[in-house]
Amino acid sequence: MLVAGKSVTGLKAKLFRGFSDTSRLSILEALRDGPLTVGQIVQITALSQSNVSNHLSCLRDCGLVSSEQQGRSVSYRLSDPRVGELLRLSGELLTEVARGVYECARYGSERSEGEK
Amino acid sequence: MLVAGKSVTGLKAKLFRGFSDTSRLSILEALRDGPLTVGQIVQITALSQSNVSNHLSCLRDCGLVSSEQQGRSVSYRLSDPRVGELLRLSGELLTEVARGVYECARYGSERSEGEK
DNA sequence: TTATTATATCATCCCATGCTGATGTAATGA
DNA sequence: TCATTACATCAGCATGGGATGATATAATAA
Repeated sequence: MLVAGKSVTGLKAKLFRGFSDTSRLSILEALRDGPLTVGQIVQITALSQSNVSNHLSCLRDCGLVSSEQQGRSVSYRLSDPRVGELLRLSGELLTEVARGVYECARYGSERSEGEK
Repeated sequence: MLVAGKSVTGLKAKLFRGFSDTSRLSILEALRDGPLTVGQIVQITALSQSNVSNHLSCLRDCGLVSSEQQGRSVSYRLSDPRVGELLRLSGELLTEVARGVYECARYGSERSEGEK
């Protein structure tokens, strides 16, 4: 099945790719508790400013978060409650398959510095 | 928070990475309707045999699918109903944010040949 | 206006990982 | 046993995309 020349499967894979990076996931998890400015996200995740900003623009473009200017700052929030739902559900699943994921060698090292 | 030296966020990112590739996602979607042999998956997805086999071993190692020998064939199935839940929920979310995902330039081209 | 704060963008590097083709191995049939 | 079918594994290649540092832009303060 195609949508505007892109397969639905391809779009869904893209959607999941938003969640599949440690840095982006840290950002999304941080936003579960409510909106945050870029500066707050930088503090919480301990990622560099440009890195956070790049990931945020990615997440915004993909529709997972939305942004709003507030004074000099820009506030980000999850764009849909189902984003939080996916995070929660994956957390549940993780408790079942954690050992497998841990032992899975195909996907290797952590490149993020957010949570060592 | 760490588990055996790995961050929970890192494990969760790994889990999502299982869903974040077009080929693996095609395989998982195919398995939603019930168990399939490797050969059947090759037919349905139109991926190469070695490619399917590699992705399946990845998905099995990560705990997303389980396998069972049946004669000369090996039957694969989703290991947990929540895997299907994640697929369903992401499908819902996709209908909301499809345009954004489509326009998101950061994640580019389709490399998979499974569904052109 | 000029300075400062807050965020965005861009070029560049480089490594993880997906794909292919060849080969290995297990299960059944002749 | 030998052949065939079904699947797994491995080496090698190519590239998507994540990190960094420098620079640009927007918003407020002085």
